[in-house]
Amino acid sequence: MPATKLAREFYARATLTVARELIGMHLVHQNSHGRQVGRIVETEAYQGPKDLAAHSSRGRTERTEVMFGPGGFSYVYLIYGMWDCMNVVTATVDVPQAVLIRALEPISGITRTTHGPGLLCRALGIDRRMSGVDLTGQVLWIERPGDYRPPRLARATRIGVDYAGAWAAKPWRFFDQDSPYVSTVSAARRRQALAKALNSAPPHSPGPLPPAPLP
DNA sequence: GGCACGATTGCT
DNA sequence: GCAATCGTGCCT
Repeated sequence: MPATKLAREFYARATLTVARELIGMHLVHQNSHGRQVGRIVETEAYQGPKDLAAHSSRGRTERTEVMFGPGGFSYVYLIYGMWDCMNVVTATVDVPQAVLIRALEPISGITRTTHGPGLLCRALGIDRRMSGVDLTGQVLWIERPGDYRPPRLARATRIGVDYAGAWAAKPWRFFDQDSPYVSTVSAARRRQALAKALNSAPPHSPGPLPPAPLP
């Protein structure tokens, strides 16, 4: 079964549904350097404007404008002056909601770590110049892989939103509970899981290098 | 024009 | 535990 690029209709739905169903899909960046592909293993839903953790809760600005448009576009912003983070806009016009892509499992063309929202953007060369890109186009998109299997899902509270009062308690983070690439998994556990996945030697002897070297 | 702060990461 | 580092939003 061939991979299928997700269409506008996929994104134009309830944000929690999109956040959940994105787990296991492949994020693809196509440019002059070739094609980079990662499997989405962790997401967070941001349900503005009521959700005080969502950027769109503080009104419509030049930066957040794309979230007020139709679903299926990218929203990329800079955090802490250093890191770009990529979201997919969900729902419909005037419903400013989005899903943050928090972690990827490297599939192909990826040479840096992807177990965090800033890291995955660095690894795939995504920055805020790519905010507003149509995800049904030819540069940046998400597809259902030919070998897609529904992952075992877990959910938890979102990371880094303690300031958002009651909204911080919402279990709006979704992740593949079997993936060692989820952002909150420790580096040690990630290495351990990788070694096991690669069917390699016991913990204290050197095994083959993982596809994406870890720090 | 100034200023406080953050949907993070990496090193101690 | 905490520094790095700067755009954004909001104030004057």
